[in-house]
Amino acid sequence: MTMETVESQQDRSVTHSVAEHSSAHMQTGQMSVPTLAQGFSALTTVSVAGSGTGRGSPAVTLVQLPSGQTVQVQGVIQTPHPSVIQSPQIQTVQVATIAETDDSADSEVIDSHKRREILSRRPSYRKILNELSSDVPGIPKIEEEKSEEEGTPPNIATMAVPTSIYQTSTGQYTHFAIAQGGTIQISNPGSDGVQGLQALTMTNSGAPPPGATIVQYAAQSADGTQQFFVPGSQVVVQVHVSLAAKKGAVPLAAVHREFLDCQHFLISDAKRLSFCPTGLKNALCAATGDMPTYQIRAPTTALPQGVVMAASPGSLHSPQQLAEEATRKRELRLMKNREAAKECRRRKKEYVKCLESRVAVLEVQNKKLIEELETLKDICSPKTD
DNA sequence: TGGAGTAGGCGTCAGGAGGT
DNA sequence: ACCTCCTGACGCCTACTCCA
Repeated sequence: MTMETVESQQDRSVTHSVAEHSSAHMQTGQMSVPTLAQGFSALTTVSVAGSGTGRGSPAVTLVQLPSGQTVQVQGVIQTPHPSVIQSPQIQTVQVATIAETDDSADSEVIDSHKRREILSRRPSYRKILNELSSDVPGIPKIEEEKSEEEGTPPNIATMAVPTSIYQTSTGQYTHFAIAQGGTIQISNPGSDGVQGLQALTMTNSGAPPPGATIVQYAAQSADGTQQFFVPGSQVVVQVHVSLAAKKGAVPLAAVHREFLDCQHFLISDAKRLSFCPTGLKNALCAATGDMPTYQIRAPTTALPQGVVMAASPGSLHSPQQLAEEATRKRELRLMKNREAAKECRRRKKEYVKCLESRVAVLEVQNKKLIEELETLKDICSPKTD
């Protein structure tokens, strides 16, 4: 018995779609995604008319055989499986990819800029995958970012871990953890974990005056209380520092500088951290819980203990201050973008994995359908012996 | 063993999408 | 209009493999 090709609108669309989608992600030349095209390559013509309209068509399909007979086919797939490519946004990409993968001269015409424009309109991987997930129960959703409110425990006692790692201006990495009772532990992991450990006991100073920008440190092992004014802050923070002065410990002044810088970061990124006016603890908890790695830079100007930084964004006058603020903003943006890029790559990998598993499933279904068709043809074709 | 090729990850930039 | 997020593109780096 000779093999015949099935030309099904549905199947062809699936075949193309998967292939195109694969090629769309093959642009980096790193992924090898099999296509369904292979599954149909050895077949010839049988008209198949879905009794529905393609998408969401019923499982029963009318198959017209070359002999003119029409048979009803009960598909193996009982429920319509949405293709990964059904999203209209993705189809936009597919069109572009068709032109790109075709050998026609048109593919040469599409310049990189245009292609980039088209590709850049793709929705986020999270969106695509979540659309998939809502249709196909087997596909796990990419977790949405926790809302800051959710991720912020109301009580400091619950936020002993995890530890955040900050990079100091000298390249050292510093663990920054909030322990029970509001103790902030700063330690240098480069050492044995004991050296350099410092504890900062933080207390909430209550309702701050509107627009207040005071960060106060009380160093138990140092003389007196230090006050720092942090630009843009909306909270008043009192931090009591009990320095576990051990060999190799970070100098207290350095801790102050870095911690102050951390505060500034938290404050300047208030939206992400949901920095609440009276809840620095919560904000810090959000920071230590959500944010993996951040770079802390020592202030460009020396910050002697006890000095008062009375600066706010609105009162930056000197070009140097403006430049520093611009530099700080830029570094913050780069830092965020760095994290975003990491996250994006992670999602992309997850998305590609999802596509690959989808292809595997579709290949199995394709195989079953072909077998089913063969069986039906055997049944319908007149016996020649 | 050293150079070439390849794969994968990272940081950055640019620009679109979407929210305010 | 402005801001933030997301992601493609690009360049760079590192690890690994292959081959002369």
